Amino acid sequence: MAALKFELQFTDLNSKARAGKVTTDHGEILTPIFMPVGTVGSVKAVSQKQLSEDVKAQIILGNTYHLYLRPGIEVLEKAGGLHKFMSWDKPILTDSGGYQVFSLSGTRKLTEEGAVFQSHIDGSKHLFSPEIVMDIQRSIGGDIIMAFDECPPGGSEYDYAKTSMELTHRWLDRCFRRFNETMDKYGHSQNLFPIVQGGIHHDLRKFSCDYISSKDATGNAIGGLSVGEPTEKMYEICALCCEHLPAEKPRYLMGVGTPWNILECIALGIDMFDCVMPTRNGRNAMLFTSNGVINIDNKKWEKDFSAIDTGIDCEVSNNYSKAYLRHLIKAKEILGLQIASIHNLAFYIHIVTTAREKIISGDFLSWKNEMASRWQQRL
RNA sequence: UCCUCCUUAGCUCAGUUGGUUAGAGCAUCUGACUGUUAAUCAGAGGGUCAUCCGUUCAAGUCGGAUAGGGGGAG
Repeated sequence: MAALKFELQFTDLNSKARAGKVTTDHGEILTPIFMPVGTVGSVKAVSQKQLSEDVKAQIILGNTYHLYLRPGIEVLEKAGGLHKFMSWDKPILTDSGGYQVFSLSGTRKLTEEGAVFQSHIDGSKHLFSPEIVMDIQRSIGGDIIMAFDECPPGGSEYDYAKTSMELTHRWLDRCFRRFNETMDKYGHSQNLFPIVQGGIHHDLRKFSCDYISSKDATGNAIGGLSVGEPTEKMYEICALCCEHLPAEKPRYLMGVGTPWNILECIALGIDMFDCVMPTRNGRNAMLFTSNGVINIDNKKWEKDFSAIDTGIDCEVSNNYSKAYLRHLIKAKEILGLQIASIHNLAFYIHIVTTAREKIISGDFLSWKNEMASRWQQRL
């Protein structure tokens, strides 16, 4: 049982991109990495076996808010933690529910103590405080757990972003205190990642980076991006954060993004990503492929019996045809959602693993530029 | 051969006692989706109301003929 370790293996000479290795008690993660989102203990439409064998996922996410409401902490503890509950023996990262407090803002009430919100399932009222969220994440048992933060909307004014950031910092202190007072529950080490906030304001972000860094956590996250601000702003803030966060710790950019967002942010020094886009958009008939974005719903694929994507190493993408997948999606067959989700996730993983190879071989930037021209429209 | 019913968007159908620019679902196409309350949501295009002739200020709605189709009787 050992705390998470990060080994910085290669640094690109022409950009800030890095290749590294994260070691957890559930195995290694080679970075840069994309982490499929499995909110309620399930990457929607994709089985654990498919995640391992087809998608080649190295780590997945769970969500504190959702798992706390259902199935509930009692079940998860009795199961021996989320890994055992869902039969996934690779690393898991749990998000704290901070984002849900933001996105479900219709029914929340923020105080110094925490956030009172209503369950979207039965309307019941609950309090999330930093201490409660740490306790819940201890019970879920993720290898990496996230601080409880407030995620303000993208265009937030300076004053609101500042107030919100300061609250997040005070909550962070409480998160670490509780985290350090409590023990791992299932025989493997858990690691608390703090989250940088500060909106799109440079001085706030810099301040937040310094504050977060002072916690000397095993890894650091950047939150509050891709929440409505212009994409160029996101890159700008991401670059600034990368400069001010320690180089010897993994950097996790939360919730980002499109394949192109990911390549750009890898170039800025990000190591870890998660996003709902490959699975959600896949279920909505949007496929990310080596040749660009396609809407598999379109009639033009009706008789296209070529493979979904031969440009990536995924049996599902290589074997099933566009015409077949279109048919399944049109017919609302569950298998269609599975294939689309698996393909999109495999594509995302392909992007980050290829990025890693190119960083190591020294042609990351030229490969990235080639991708840009290949995709034409930047995905 | 006769009787009867039907014909409105690509498909299946609504269209009040004749009265503004004839609607819906599906299909087609487009857009959205970034730490999942989303197999979701938003929008667009598409009709000589089978054809022709009448009645009427006004016809998808009423009358007649023709064509195609369903059912029945011989």
